[in-house]
Amino acid sequence: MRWEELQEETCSVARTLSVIGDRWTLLILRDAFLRVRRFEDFQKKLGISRHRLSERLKKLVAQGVLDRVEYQSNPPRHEYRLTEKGRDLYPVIMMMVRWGDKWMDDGNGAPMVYKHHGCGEYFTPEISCSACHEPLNARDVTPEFGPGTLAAQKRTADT
Amino acid sequence: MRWEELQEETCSVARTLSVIGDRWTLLILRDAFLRVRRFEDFQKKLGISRHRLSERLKKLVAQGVLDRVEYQSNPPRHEYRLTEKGRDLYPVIMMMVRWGDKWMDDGNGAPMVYKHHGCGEYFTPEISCSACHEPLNARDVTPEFGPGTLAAQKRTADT
DNA sequence: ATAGTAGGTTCCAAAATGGAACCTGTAAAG
DNA sequence: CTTTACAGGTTCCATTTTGGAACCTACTAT
Repeated sequence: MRWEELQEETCSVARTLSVIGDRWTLLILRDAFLRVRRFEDFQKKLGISRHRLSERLKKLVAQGVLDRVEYQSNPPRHEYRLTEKGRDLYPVIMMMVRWGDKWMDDGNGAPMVYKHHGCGEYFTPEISCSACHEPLNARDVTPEFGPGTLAAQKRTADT
Repeated sequence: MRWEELQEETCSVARTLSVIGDRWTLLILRDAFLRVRRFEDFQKKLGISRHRLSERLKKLVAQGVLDRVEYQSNPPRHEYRLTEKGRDLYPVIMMMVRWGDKWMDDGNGAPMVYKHHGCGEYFTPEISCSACHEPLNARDVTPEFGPGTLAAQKRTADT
C-alpha cells in the first residue's frame, strides 16, 4: 500500500494517517501549536531538511491543515497558520504527549507541562464518552461497522 | 534527524513518534485493538510486506507495546497481544478516528461506530482537563517548560 | 558593491520500503 | 512415504523516500 492509497481506505485511522502519518508532519504541527509559523523557524527548530519541510508544508496547505498567509508584501513573505481543521488535531497531539509523558519518561519528568486557563491547574488530558462523560478505555467499547463501511461494501457488490 | 535520534529529544511527541511514528505501526495497532493477533492475519488485513511486518512487530515487542505469546507448542506458534503500555495508546488512536470521521469523511459517514458499554450509547471521544473535567482546546492551554526540559538544560550547561 | 534575510529549488548519495521467492517444522491427505 | 498445506518467518533486489549541501531569487541595509 502506497501513501496515496491510504486515503482511500474505509478507515478513519488510515485516512488520518494519510495526512499526519509520517515522521515530520506531527513535529511540524507540534511546533505550529507552539506558535511557530515561519519556514526558517520550523527548519531551525526541527533540523528537517529544507527540501522536506517545503514539501510537507505544501502538502499540509493542500490538505487544509495549514493556511499560507502573506505577512509582508515587499518582498512577499508568507507564514503558515493552523486552520480550524489543523487546530482540531490538538486532541491527537495531546494524547501523544500524555502517552510519552507516561511511558517514555527518561527519569527527569515531563518535558512540558500544561496549564488550563479555565481552572488554573496543571493537567493531564483525559478521554471520555460524549454520551455519559465517563472515562473511556478500549475494553468498555464495542466497535461496529458504520455507514461508511456499509456504503463501501455496497459499491463493491455493485461492480 | 534519524529515527533513533527522535527518542532522545526532550519532547513527548517526538518520543511517542519514535515508537508509533511510521505509516504501518499505527495500522498494526489499530488491528490489534480489533483483536487481530497473528502474523498471517495482520499481513492479509493490512497488505503490508511480510518483511516490514516482521520488523515492525519485533520493534513493538522490543518496546513493550506488544507481547509475543506462545499459543501452541507443536510446532511453536506465537501471537502478538497488546501490553498495558500498548492498550494505553487507545486514546491516541481514538482521537485519530475522531479527526478522520470529522474531516476525512468521503460523504458516506463513519467507517466504524463505537458503543460504550457503560451507558449503551454510540459516542464520539472527547478530551477533557483532568483537574476540572471541562472540554479542552488549544486556546485554553498554556504550555510551560517542565522538569524534563529543565534537567536537560542543566545537563547541557554542565558539559 | 557587498552582505544579509526569508523562502525556497536542484541534485545526488544514503536509507527505507515493497514484493516476490525461499526456508523451517509440523500435521494431514493420498 | 511422498506431497500438500499452514504458520511464521528470512533473503534479495529494484523502487521510493529521505537527508543534506549547494544554489537561486528578490528585496533591504551597510
